[in-house]
Amino acid sequence: MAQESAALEALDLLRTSSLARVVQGEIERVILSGAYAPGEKLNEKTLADSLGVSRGPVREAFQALHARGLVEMIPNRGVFVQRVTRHDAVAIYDVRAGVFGTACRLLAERITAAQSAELNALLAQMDGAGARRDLDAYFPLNIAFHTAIVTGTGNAVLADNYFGLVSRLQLFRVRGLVHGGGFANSNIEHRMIMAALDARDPRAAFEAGYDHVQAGKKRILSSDDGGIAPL
Amino acid sequence: MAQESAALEALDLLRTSSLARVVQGEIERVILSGAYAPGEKLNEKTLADSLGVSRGPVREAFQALHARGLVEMIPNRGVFVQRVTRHDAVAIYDVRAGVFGTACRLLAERITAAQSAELNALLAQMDGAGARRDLDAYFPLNIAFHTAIVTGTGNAVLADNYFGLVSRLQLFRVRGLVHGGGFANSNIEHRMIMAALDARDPRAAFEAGYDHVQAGKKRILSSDDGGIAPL
DNA sequence: GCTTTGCAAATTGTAGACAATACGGTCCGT
DNA sequence: ACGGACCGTATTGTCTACAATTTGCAAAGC
Repeated sequence: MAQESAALEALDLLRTSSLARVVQGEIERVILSGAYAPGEKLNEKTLADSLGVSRGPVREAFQALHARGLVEMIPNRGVFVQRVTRHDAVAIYDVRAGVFGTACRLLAERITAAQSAELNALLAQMDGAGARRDLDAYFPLNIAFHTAIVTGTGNAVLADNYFGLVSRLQLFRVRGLVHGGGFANSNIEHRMIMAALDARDPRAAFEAGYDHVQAGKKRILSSDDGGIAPL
Repeated sequence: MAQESAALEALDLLRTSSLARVVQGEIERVILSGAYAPGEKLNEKTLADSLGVSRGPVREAFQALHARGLVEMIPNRGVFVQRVTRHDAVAIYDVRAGVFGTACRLLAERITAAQSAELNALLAQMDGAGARRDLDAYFPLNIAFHTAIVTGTGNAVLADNYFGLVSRLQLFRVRGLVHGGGFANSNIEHRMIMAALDARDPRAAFEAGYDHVQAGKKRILSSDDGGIAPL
């Protein structure tokens, strides 16, 4: 399978190519990188020129980005990076909590030994990073843990849904880092999820996953003007 | 509020106008009406001509529809009405269950007396329609009940998410009607949701909403080759 | 007889041009 | 001096034209 991945990836790249799609990915990347301020206008011609393409593909990309909730479109005015207010962020977090909880629930019903081992390994690494107060190591592990759960369900619809919500939350990026305090609590919650998964207890898994995201929401919102990472 | 609705609607129409948006709505309507077979190809020029516009707006509409999961796009080949297999339908239903359950949970935390009264009125009407075996009366009431719950949360992100999933499920439209048997059970489940909402019990509300959709999934999938309505 | 190869028609992808709308500054009137 | 109308510019919305790719069919080869 690992051998195929390179060829499959190349095939996939060709299969999904078409300038508009590439342009969409690029614009999305730039937006999520935070290069544009929330509410900032995206000029069609400027973007098209900077990407070396014409306005057509850019406009098509805009439509897709709008459907994904990353930009706002106002007729005859243009498109703007979506503003995600505190209120919006709460709404997105609530949905994300439900979707992630559902992922935990579904995974609890079908988790394999290999998946359990993978998740437990991530937990151990996070414990290590947490003990060292190594934020830079913790973040990717945290994301990997969530990703492994969501993709582990084998439900592509759920995964797309979840990642879309996460993307939108990245627009609620604000000055100020998450307080180190959330660290320990976050991993305690991870272990609660893990326990429910290993126990194959769907209801407990949902509750643990739901509560974990809700706790993350509170951690972000409780910091003065929002935080940067959804622990 | 009812007085404003006309004016707001007109404003909204102007605000969201722009040919591409109208075209998108029209194509979406046609697709969901079942005029095209699953997997059928949508020809750009044909559609553009039939709508009296050029290919540009049609292509933009395609991108938006693709992001919503209603069509499949293959580079240099064209766009096709999304095929929703039995397997896909299961995946969508599982996510919908989680989202709807979350809506119930959120609503349980903040339901007002007026909302409760509205939902109870719908339940009573559904009882009546069920007793009369009046499917044509039951369906819209059933949809209204679900819609009232989802929009009642006041969470627009959740509502969009939910309706998007419902739209995609409409592509899993197949020959064969739902057996009348599901009728009574469906409304029993509705009353379980209602009880949890009125009790302001978030966890019970989630379970009731989640189980209701899962039961609907089973009702559809258990019929020979799928059904038509998510009771 | 079946597969394969090459050409022609159709369709998609992209670019460029034109029309319509919105924005910014200036001029005029009060 | 301040507010409002007018006009030039910039930007968006749409259409048309051209290039690239695919598809269907026919003819040649095995």
